[in-house]
Amino acid sequence: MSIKAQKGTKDILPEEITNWQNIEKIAYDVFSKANFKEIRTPIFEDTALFERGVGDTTDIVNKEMYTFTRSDRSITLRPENTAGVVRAYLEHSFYRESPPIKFWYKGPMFRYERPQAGRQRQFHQIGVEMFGVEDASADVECIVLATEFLKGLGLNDLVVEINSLGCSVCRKEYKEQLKKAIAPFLSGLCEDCRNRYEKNPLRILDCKNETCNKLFEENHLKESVSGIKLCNDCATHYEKLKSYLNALNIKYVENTFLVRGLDYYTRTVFEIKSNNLGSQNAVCGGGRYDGLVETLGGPHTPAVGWAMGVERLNALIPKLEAPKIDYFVVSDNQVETIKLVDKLRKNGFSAEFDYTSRKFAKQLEKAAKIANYAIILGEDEIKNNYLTIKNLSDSTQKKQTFDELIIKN
RNA sequence: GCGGGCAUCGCCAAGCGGUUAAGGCCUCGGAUUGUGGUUCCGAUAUACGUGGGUUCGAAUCCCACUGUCCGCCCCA
Repeated sequence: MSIKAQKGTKDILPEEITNWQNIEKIAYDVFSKANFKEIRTPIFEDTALFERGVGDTTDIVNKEMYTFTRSDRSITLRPENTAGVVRAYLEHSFYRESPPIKFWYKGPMFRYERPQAGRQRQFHQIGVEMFGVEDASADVECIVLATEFLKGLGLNDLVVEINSLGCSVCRKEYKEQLKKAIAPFLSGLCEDCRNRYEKNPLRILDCKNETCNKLFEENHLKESVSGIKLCNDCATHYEKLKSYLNALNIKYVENTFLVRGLDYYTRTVFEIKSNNLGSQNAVCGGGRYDGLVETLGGPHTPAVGWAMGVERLNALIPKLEAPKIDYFVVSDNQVETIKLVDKLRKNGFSAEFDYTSRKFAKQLEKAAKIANYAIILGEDEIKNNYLTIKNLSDSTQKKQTFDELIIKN
């Protein structure tokens, strides 16, 4: 074997597929109840979609995209799916329909990064996007969807963190105040933070550098930042969000340091974290992006959404056993065997047999591993037209005709 | 882009300069010629990541490369 899976990519093998199917089924169930519809968009898009949509100051666009050229077109493997869903929303004129428009999606995403725990170059996300609702009830709907989904997966002890970044109107103000608050000790911050100071000061709040964090604490940055005022509309929106969350008994932590890395977020941002994932601990990230639809050429349309990393979710979920098949036919008569297996399958059962007619002991051994019942079809059974059904978990046996078998089950 | 760990059969894994390179699991066969999950035998004729170097001799030491894992960064 000389050709191997590419760095940062993984085969999802049959032994682990049960977990994936389970996650996808629960997603479908939870999202359907809230009337979210699944949408599937292409895996590659015009590079410009991500440059304009995700933002050309982001790391994702600057250094992590798989971009190539075909027939003079610059194509990029999607690094996330919000931009693609917005593109589809516009392309199919969903803005002409009565809001809200609610989508969910699942699928692979691609980012050129150094792989490590919880980070691959091809990874999978499940996400939701909701268009057309300005009220914080939409934000809460999305957050509830996330917590319900996680609950469905048996994950109850995750922490929801929220923050508001303000709208485009008050964001400038916010940035200026933030810069003022940071200015006195700017020289003590790390190189990245000093670069961010002009380009994107919001991200300084998100810095994980120890010395930076110490400086933040010593200078009480957290207090001074949380004192920065959002404009009236944004403040009201944020208060509403919190009151809705309280009304639904959703526990959350306000984190004024929470800033998402993508440029399109406005007002609400949130993250759901786990303590059991190493350093890539965010399981879910999302927020409101009221300006994105317009940025991509559509009418002003408020929107909210989030995405979860399926591999990260899966790392928190115990491994599920693949379900066993119903019947394994044990016989030394291949013609009768394939006829019986065919009949079983046509009646809705899963059935398998031994393709080599080995001795019964070996066939049974195989049967016990993969099936709930063995059907023994030997000379006597064939001559007298009955089947011996063996329950492989308790070793009980009984004789039945085929008709009795399919009726009883 | 920057750091650190690790690379022995399909999987796990001993070995630490001289071995026919242990063992376990899985798979296959037999004990048990129509009955498994326990036990006991046996088999599996291309395993020391790749390329250099040191040495009489290297899976074992050195260098480079590649891969992988972990951390920084970023993000889901």
